[in-house]
Amino acid sequence: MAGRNENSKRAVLEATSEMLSDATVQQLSIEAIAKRAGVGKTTIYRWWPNKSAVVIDAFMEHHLIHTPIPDDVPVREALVTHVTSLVEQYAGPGGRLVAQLIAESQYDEQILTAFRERFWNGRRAAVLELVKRGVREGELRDDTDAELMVELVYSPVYVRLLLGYRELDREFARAVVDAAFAGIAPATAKTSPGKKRARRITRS
Amino acid sequence: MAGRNENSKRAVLEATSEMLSDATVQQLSIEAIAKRAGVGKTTIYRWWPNKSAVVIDAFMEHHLIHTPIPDDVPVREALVTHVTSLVEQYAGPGGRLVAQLIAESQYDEQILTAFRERFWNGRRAAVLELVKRGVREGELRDDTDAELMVELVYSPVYVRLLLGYRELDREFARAVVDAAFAGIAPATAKTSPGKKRARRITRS
Amino acid sequence: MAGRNENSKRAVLEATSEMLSDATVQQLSIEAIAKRAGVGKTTIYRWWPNKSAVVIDAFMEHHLIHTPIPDDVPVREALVTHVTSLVEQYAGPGGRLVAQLIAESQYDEQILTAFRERFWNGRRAAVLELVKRGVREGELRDDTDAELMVELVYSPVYVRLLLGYRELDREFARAVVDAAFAGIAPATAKTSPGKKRARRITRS
Amino acid sequence: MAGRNENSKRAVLEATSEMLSDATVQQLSIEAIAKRAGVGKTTIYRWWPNKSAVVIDAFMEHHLIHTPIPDDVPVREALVTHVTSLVEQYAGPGGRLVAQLIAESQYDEQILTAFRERFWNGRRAAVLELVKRGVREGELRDDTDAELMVELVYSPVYVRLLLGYRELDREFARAVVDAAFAGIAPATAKTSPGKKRARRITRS
DNA sequence: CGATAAACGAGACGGTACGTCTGGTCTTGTG
DNA sequence: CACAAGACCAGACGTACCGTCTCGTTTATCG
Repeated sequence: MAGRNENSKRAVLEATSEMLSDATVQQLSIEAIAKRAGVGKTTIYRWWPNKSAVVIDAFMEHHLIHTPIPDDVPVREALVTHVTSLVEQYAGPGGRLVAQLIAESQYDEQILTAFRERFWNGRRAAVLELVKRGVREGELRDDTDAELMVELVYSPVYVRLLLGYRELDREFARAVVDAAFAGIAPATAKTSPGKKRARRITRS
Repeated sequence: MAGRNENSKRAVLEATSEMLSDATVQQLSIEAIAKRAGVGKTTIYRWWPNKSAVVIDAFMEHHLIHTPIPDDVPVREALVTHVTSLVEQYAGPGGRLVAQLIAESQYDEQILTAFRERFWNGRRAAVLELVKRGVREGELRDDTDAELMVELVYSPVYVRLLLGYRELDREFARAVVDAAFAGIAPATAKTSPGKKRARRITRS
Repeated sequence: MAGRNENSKRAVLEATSEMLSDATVQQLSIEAIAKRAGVGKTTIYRWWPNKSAVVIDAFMEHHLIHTPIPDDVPVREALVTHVTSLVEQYAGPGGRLVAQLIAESQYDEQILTAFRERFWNGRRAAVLELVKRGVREGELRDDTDAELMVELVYSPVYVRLLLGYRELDREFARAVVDAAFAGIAPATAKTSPGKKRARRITRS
Repeated sequence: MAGRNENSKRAVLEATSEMLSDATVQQLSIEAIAKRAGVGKTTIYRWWPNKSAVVIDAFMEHHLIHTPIPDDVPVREALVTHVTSLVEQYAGPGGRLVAQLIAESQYDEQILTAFRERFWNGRRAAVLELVKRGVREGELRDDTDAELMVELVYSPVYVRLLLGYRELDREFARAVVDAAFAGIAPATAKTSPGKKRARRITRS
């Protein structure tokens, strides 16, 4: 039995990676990747179901985004650090690629799944951990909805990435984290919201 | 331009609209639209720069999403109503289409612009107005960052739409609005956050 | 309606014709023809069902074989002249091509039909005419089976062409015609063959 | 040493033989043969240079055509018997295969050689023998061109096989042999043809 | 009788070409 | 005389096989 040739795999991912710096995912073609990698098209189709799968793998190998979460500072600051570095990386070429992967996901359930598993879930887990610490150390309310927290913190980043609505910068990162921690109702409000808020924000 | 072409235009948009109920934007082809509309390909290219532009127009004509914002209830409730109806519409077939338009936007600046102008800005303006009212009526702090508010409220909706991370439902709509209004730090906190929060959340 | 572009057609046939001088029909590819002709593959597939059809057309336009049949000499001599010139042309590059067309015919009924109609039937008709004259002028027996005559005269030529069994030359052309006219039984034979022959050779 | 595995060889030929009843030589692929035979492609390439070689071997083993030539009847009748049985076999599925082998021969000199050696030469030798007997026993003229005889008798059969010009049947077999023995000039002719014929028909 | 080297099955590899599809442009005949 | 109809060039799609090339795994002498 033959077994997979690691050289081919590497060549494909490398070629893809290189080409992605000049072209969009849509512009890439399996044919061009194969030619650039010096590999038969069949070899690509043998190991990947489609173009986006190749792109995801290439991205994971060469463009991996590292977003450290310090654990020796208050949770809020740790989050700011984390989101800031995420934002900074998404502001570069890697961001365009991630946006395109999300685009491809709209047409292929498998890409969507892969994207969620390889990008979203990793970060989500880190934030969940962080929230747990925050609760433990009293920095967050006991009934904090951690999952919602994940979405509150990341969603604006992804929307800016996708819609280019406004700049992806550190200011923005801090504002988002602050908002997630604070809310914007008048600090003096003594009305029901105070209580309701706690209830509402908790998700089953 | 001859009167004749209004018919063609309408036929194209109608054909596109019909076909979109069975197919993704990617699956549509100018060729197929032309055939179904009984129109020459040239005619389409004369009036629209590309497929996505046709789709946007078709969507605006036939699938328009209405998300009322009541003005006789507290801002927070008005927002909940608004986001809830948005979420409900995005949970249906219209949502899939919007997601695909965002996807197409990643590959064409013009689509992105069109999308922002026709979808995002409309809602954004409504929310800005609402925030203004909230400030005026004392329901929101004077220094509320209205633009940030827009993002805080909509982003999680779009991210769930695109990543299908969790269900798009009314629970979620309310939770998101509540979060935007509240924040999740301990209610009893007397620390700096109180003041810092105000400063931080304000954007220059 | 658009209507066929004569330039494209000509370019395809010319390219095919040129390439056929260096390559076998099997070695030709639609892709290569399209490239050489500066034409889209689609255009070829639009007008011809397959490679062999293109080759037949190209051959008819550029390599056509002319085999005159004089009508002012005895039928036998006219036939010798005709077969000789056929043989001489088949001995050249045109012969290889005809052989390959017969080969292709084994895999495609349409090619076979086209081949018979465009090559075989033309010659056959000429020989039938000739036989008619021969009978009229008393050079051939009244009951001559003209169709059989066609086969007797051409078959050995085609078999030598295909099997390369022996040289295709003028000697051979004359021998074949003579044989068709003569037979090889002893001239002195007084046996039944004389009569039977007449009956047998006539086909219903 | 491992030694050649006769099982593999047999399996390949058997698989080929079976597949040939449903498919043309062109449609067969080494890959399919290997799979059907439960054999590695390498094994096939080790023992045969190409597809046609496998087909020839398979044909020789399973579809061999037997065409008896009786030696106790006049040569003419013996020939009729022989050609009749040849014609009858070629009218069946074996004929299609032989035609395809001739087709393949146009693209590969080795196939042509193999075909001539294994099919043509055998029959040719038998006919040569027969002609020798005919001359010895006075049934044929001394100067009979035996090689030409071979071609005269077989060519029409092969041409009908390849071009499907008309039916391959016993009528035809007899007509061809008669023609070879007789010629078609008027029986009463006392002119030169009688002598010329003899001269002409003799080949150096 | 156990080592050893061939031939073996499996199947991955770099390639070529297939026939189809769509994109975006150009051409033509018709209503 | 505008426009539907559709032909045009271009080139990617995903598939089928090509002939070569490892891979372990039989096997079947021969040392």
